[in-house]
Amino acid sequence: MTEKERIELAELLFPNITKTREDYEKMYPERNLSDKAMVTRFGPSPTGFVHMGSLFGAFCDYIYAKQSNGIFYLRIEDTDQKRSVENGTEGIFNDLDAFSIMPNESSKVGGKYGPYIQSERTEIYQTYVKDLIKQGLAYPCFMTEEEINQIREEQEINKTKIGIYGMYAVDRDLSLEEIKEKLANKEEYVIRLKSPGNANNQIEIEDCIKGKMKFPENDMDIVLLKKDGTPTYHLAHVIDDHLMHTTHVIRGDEWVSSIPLHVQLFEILGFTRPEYAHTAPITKKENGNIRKLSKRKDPEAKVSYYEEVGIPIPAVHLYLATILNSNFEEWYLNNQDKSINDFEFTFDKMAVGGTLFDLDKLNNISKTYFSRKSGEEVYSETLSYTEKFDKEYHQLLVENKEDMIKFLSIEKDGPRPRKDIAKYSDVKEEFSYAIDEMFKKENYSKYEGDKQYDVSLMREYIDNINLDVTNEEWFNATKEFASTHGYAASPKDYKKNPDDYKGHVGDICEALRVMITGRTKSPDLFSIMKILGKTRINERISLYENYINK
RNA sequence: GCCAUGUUGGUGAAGUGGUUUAACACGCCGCCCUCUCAAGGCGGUAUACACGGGUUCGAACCCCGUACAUGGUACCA
Repeated sequence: MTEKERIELAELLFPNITKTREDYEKMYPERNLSDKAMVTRFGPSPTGFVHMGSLFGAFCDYIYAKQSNGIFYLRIEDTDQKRSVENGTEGIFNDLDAFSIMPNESSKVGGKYGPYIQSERTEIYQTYVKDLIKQGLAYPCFMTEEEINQIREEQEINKTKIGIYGMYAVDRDLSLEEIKEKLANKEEYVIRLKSPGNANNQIEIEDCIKGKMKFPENDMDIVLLKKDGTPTYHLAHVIDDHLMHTTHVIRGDEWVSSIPLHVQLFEILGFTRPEYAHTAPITKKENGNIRKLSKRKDPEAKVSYYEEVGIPIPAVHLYLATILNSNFEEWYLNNQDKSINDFEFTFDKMAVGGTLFDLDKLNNISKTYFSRKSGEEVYSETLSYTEKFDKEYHQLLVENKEDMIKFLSIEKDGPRPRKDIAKYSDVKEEFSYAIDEMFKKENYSKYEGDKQYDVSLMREYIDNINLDVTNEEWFNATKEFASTHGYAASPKDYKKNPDDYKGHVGDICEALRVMITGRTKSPDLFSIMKILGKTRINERISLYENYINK
């Protein structure tokens, strides 16, 4: 085709496109940022919520832009209407909000490089494609699905690469007349790239995370514009990231095989290419097989899962940071007073291979998170959890605020705070003895031992013990009580001569613990006793008496 | 099939040619710590660098093959 014919074809195909590339280049000038500032973007499809893996990517985008005083923007990639879900973007904003991942620019907060929704940018894509047609770098392709399938079968038999390229790209060299005829027949078409590449040539690119990678040059005539005039991801990526001046494209690993194509598109469009950073997938092991964490199969892929189960979002955030940079975890352990934002993340500390999603580790991180919170904080956070997910318990928490905070504050001060809560929902279970109303109902149902404790001995003990003393004084008094009643003052003495004693001081404590908490394990016993006071302790001893006499 | 990337103990990982008899964290087990747990301390988790060649005085680290895994091979992103 001559240049004149190509221009004619371009006008024929896109009569409504009147702007030129130059117009758009002017509309989206360079960003005025410092040299090292990174411009990153998160491009989710509006499918309702953000998958953990995508969230991980968004977190990356956000953190690197923030660290370099750059820009992080959100672009809704809704070029495939079939995938879109009604109100799908709302879910994305919500999930991002929960993790305090705030875009500097988006369809919500605006920005100079919009629209930030791809379906509103169709004209832009078509303008560039029109230009490509004029240059002979793109062409309409009228192949039907059946024809393409046939080619694939042939390629499978011949064990060659599958796709539309070289000799298989039959519509590549259609004459203007032929095209006009097909258009007149109302044949449907897509616009394909007329790839100038040769698969025998190698290209080498440097990925920020994966390092040097080698590929054969792209020679596929991939689809640029679909039948409905909408762009494919490839085209949209190249044009948007150019116009919006993205400096670092951080995206999932599933895109690495498209690198040669993208590199080629940047080249033929005359754009400078952003840096690429391909993140390793978050995976899950199932029946011995490793696969990507799946939206459909794995509940833990959804942000809402953590909210429902009661794992604090900041703990999940911390977990994401530990898989983001391998040295974050150690740093955080040694800098307890710092937050994620104080850590300098780098690409070279990012995993190259897949990362198995480890709920055990998340649990541990969550425990650490709770241990660093004060009783008041744990109380109020738990309150907002129960408000949504456990109304009944919520009411009890509200009514017993003062006590609850006291119980939640036990063994919180000092260098080694308790780590017994991993989820908000654990509070109900772990502190079942904290609220009288609950204790009366449940009381000893959870106690599984078959021992019966001496009620009158405990009554005598409570009568004689002073709760208004220090922990040490209390324990000394308890030891004294033990020895005057035939119990060893220390477990060691008892172990030496077990026949001389009825038991040891630990047995006294155990009896008391079971009677007042309904369990054999609890935080510091004396602290609990102090909060309850003698009256309530005696009530519970009576409760226990009734229980064993039943 | 083709293309690409990856493979360090139960798990996540450090490590980019000699200081590695391979860090650290999680899990599990044991011991210790003035009452139980949790936490903490100490120790353990028998042969952890996929396999086979090569380069080198020397390789987990470089090269080549094999196996396995993952991703792509769509008018999905």
